[in-house]
Amino acid sequence: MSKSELPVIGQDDQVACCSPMVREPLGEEDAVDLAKMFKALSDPIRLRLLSLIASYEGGEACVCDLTGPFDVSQPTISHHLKVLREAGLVGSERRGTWVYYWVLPAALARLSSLLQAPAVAEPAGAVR
Amino acid sequence: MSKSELPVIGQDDQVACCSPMVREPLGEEDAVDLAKMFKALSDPIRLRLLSLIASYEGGEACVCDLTGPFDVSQPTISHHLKVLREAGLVGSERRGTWVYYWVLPAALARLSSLLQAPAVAEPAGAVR
DNA sequence: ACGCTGTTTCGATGTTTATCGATACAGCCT
DNA sequence: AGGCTGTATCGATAAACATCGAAACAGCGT
Repeated sequence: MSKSELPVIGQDDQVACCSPMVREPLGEEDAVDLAKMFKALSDPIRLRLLSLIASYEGGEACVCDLTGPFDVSQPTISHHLKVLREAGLVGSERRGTWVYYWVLPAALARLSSLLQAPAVAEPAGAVR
Repeated sequence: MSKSELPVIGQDDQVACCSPMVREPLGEEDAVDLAKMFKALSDPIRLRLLSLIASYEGGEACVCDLTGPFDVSQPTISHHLKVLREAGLVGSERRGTWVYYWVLPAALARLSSLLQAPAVAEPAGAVR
């Protein structure tokens, strides 16, 4: 199956695209788009998967590394990885026998900046 | 006695409590806890509610301000506000006839710092 | 006390989600 | 080719969720 045909949202690489949502009301479409990403993060297993992938050496992990730490079946892990991928939070690629996943930092950065609270002071030197 | 001044902690980078999840694997309980907050953010209406509340003058809004902009019934808005409150993302207080809601910045800051990605695009020769 | 307005709770309903076992697909061996 | 391992999809099921109208609750007027 071709992995390139999957609907992927939030791929834009404009990291600093989103000012904090606390500054001005979120548009309706933006909200729908962002909610999909947060929904992908709304499961403990998916959160741990994401964290585990990012923490792996090289920033990527194969599925075989990811099924062990959890008490759910392999199809369930595969399902969660698919959710993360379709939300645009991770990328994946088959390399021979194994399929590797890695985190897409721009997506995380987008959400992170969106959630930045009304600041006491200007965060000087936001990571770019 | 009014809680008009909210405690604002560690807005800019590196909040003491949570290092980015991409650094080290998330613990199981942390993941469960965080997933609840992200689940509260996983609905477009709740995202817009949160943004709307924070954007209001004084950083708070009464329910009567929040029902208009949406196409759902008032009980539904009330339900969503309850979800946000139980997730620890907003606070609320009845003042006479009206009930006011405000954002809890520390909660947003926690999520924001958690999602902070490592350097987005690595400069040439970065460790990889 | 009474009615009026703002807000929450309750019950019901249709949809989405997490999970599993079984099965299909993909690439490596011998 | 045939068998083996790793990964994804399928079909089913139970739990969780969003939404509504109706009803209950809370203050404020008169």
